[in-house]
Amino acid sequence: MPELPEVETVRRGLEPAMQDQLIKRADVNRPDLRWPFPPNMAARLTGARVRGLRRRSKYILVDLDSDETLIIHLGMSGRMLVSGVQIGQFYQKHPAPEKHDHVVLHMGNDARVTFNDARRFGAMDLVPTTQVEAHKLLVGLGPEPLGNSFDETYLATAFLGKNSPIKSVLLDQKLIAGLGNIYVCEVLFRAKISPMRKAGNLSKARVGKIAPIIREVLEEAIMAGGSSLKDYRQTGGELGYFQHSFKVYGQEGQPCCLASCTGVVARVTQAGRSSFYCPTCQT
DNA sequence: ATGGGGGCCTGCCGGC
DNA sequence: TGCCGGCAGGCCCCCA
Repeated sequence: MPELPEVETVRRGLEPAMQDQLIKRADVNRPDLRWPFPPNMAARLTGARVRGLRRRSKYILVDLDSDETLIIHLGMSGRMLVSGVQIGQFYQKHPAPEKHDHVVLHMGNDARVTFNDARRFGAMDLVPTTQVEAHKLLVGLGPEPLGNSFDETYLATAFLGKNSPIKSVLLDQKLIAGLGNIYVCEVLFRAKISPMRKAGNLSKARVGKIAPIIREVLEEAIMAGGSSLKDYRQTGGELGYFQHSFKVYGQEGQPCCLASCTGVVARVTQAGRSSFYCPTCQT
């Protein structure tokens, strides 16, 4: 599911329920998601207070006053639902338990945080806070596209000598952390670059356009609360609405949205994933 | 070393 | 109505 904007939206939604709050109880309803949960996860969470919520790439990091950090990944279908806490003028009552509610955190403010994940591609782990960056899942990640160490120069270097399609390169979390299939398609449309173009063959001028477009798309999507397709919800159950801004993703057969272009959005498969693009204006 | 494909799961949708 | 194939926002791991 969730790419960087969706994960950031979830992180922000968790703050009113979790920031500075005690975890009164943790219900862990199965032994694993994609991998086994860490030993005694429920007991190690119980009684800990949340120092803060961070995000790294598509991971949510919950720092606890036990000096451990809960690492959460939503996989494809993971949702985190917050209930029982006043957020502005909204109040979401505790819902009835649902299928695939795998972990439920009961907070000191009587908020409840429910992790629901039908496909179980999600993951949770609990490690010393000082070890988070060294965690196997995080250690190889590239720079944050919205952070200071990501810019045109970085991308130009990363693309150097790359013989693979730019679509695959932008999806490579070791080079840039947080982009997924949807946002790569949208970025390449705005940059007017074909997803099949070899990254190393792009002119300097074309590469230079990409980094600002990546930031622009991600920032717009975060402002919109992410994109909701099948599974993704914000923490209050609301839909994000950036999906209404998709220019190519899921638009196969539709005319290109540019008034100056007569193309039709196509779909091709690259590395097992769908790429949507306009063959006329993306070259 | 790097890139591609398989696999992990469940749910949903379209076609027959 | 029911069954089946195909597809899905991610990412690890194995193989060439």
